[in-house]
Amino acid sequence: MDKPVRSSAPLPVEINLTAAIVAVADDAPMILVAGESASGESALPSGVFDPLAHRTFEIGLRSWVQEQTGAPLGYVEQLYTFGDRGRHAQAADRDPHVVSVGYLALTRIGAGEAAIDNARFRQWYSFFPWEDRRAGKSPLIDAKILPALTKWAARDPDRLNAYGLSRTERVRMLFGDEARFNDETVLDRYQLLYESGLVEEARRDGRASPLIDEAGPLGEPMRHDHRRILATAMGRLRAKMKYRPVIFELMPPAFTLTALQRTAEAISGRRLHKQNFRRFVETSAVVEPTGEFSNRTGGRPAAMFRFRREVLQERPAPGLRVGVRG
Amino acid sequence: MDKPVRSSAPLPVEINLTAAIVAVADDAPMILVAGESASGESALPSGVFDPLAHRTFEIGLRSWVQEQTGAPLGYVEQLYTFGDRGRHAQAADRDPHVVSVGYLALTRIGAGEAAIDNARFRQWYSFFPWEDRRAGKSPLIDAKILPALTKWAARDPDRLNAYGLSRTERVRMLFGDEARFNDETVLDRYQLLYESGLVEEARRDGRASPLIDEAGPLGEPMRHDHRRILATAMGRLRAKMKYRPVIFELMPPAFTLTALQRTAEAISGRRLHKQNFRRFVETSAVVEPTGEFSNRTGGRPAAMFRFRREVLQERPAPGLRVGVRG
DNA sequence: TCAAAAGTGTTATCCTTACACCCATGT
DNA sequence: ACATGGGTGTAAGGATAACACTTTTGA
Repeated sequence: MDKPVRSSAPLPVEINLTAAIVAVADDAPMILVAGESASGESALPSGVFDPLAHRTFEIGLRSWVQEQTGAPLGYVEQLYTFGDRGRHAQAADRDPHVVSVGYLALTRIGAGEAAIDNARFRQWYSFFPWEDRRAGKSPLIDAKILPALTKWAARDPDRLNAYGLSRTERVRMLFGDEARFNDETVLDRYQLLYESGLVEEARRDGRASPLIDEAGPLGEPMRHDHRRILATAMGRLRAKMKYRPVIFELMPPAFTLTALQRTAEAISGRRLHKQNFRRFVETSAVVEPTGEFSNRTGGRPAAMFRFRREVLQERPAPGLRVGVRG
Repeated sequence: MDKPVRSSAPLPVEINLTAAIVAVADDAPMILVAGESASGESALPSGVFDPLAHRTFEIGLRSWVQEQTGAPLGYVEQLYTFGDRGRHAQAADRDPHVVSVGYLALTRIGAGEAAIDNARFRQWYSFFPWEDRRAGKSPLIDAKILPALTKWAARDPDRLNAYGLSRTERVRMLFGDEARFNDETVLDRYQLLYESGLVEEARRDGRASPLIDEAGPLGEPMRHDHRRILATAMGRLRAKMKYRPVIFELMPPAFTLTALQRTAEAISGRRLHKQNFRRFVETSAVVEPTGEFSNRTGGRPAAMFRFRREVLQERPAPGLRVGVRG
């Protein structure tokens, strides 16, 4: 059984590495996008993996990202491998099959570095406006998304998905009331909008709903399935942040606690409770004071902190529990 | 940047799907292994992905697993894609590059079905004896693993890994005291043993340590990097079980609470606290009584329960919190 | 009647959440 | 002096962990 099922010559398969490269600037999570294409759509940086040149995916990824965009990658994590036929719909039949390995990478933007070489950083909420709930539920949800999804659900109320959930239930779980909003299910929300034909990408794949014209565009589309990869990256980062200290890959070496909180809020898309956030940070000992103070914050000078690397060996899951509303 | 970096013809890359197919029988987690090879090593079922025949990886996987082993797959989840050169070390240079997509799949074993067609189920702790702490810390750890790892750490005590941890710290975190044992870091423990040259697979790759002969074999080796894939699967399942009701994919339609607890213990490798387990199951409403009773348990007849699918739409993270020691 | 496993009641402790107030600086 | 953001103390409530005991069957 370890023998290949087909014993013929190697199939014409091409491995494509696609990276969601995230940074945070001015309380906004940013994503590196390649220069816009002729169609006007943004794309994530991506390149073909050459096994002759690079020993592993990660080495290959770091190498061409560095080469092409000049962005120095810190933390890198594999997300998911997409192998659907028709991923590059227009070329599905005559061209080699493309398999895409998605990666999440974290980096820091220095001052004024928003554009580097062929790529530039864009706010990720441009592509997912409904994911930003820092100022409460996005008006887009009540004005456009819920009416359209409600109609869509009503068209086939008894159909169940693989988990036995009806359309109505899924809509309520994913876009319903504010209290039980789960910041990690970014991909599920995007998939629901795709399945119901409400995002541009669905139109391209011949799945558009008449509702898409009523509702108007929901976030900026991206080329190929890059918005799906970005959704995966957002969800993974939101989840990971809670049990691993990855957020410090996005912070400068020294920072104020408020800056740390704003970054956590930017990523999770929710407001956090100041005192509880501070208490958590303090008791979990993930940071330590540098002894310096910043007086560029507008009010009382804020103490500067740095990440305590020692927590890695002390605590099993040193993350920022982001469970407390502001 | 969305253009391929190399514009040449498709590279000779082959996509291999490898599945860790898990079931539970008699309180033992089982893994489906393909018939042993000439070398005597077990292997996970694996096959080449044919994009012409199957639209997605998952469809391809389900199809050939069903065809070759007859095992009906329930839950299926992608784990990780391995692209290291030298994965199939003996063939690295002349043969096509192989990229392996690992999958976790859950299934049920009926009575007496331990062997099906070309494959049979083996206890996963045969390959990872140190992961079974249901009867306390495995004696293997104190007798063999810790002495060998301590020597290994002493050889280069100042070397830090990518997270800034020293060898000594990693040994203590991963194999140290019982209290802070983290059941999810199966892969980290395996990688540490691999890196220190204490598992057979390292010898194959030319990384064996002289210590491997002192310590003797640590768990059964597997072909290629299949033990790494199995370690990934075990860790993922142990983690997932806590926030998604995947365990019911391994249970018969009706079961006693003790059987459920034994299954959770088998997977997590730890003993759980009876009353708290029951209270949690009860308050979380993941199960409901069928009204039947089993009197084949040896003592007082036990009430039978079934999974309540409704929790999927009620609770955001309906899993079995497995945090309570017995 | 005894072994074996099912099943329940109660309490101490810690963590989470929420409240409101004081402090130090620049303008 | 006042606006602005930094920084803290304390109490209520709920979840968690730990305790030991009763119940019902088969042998």
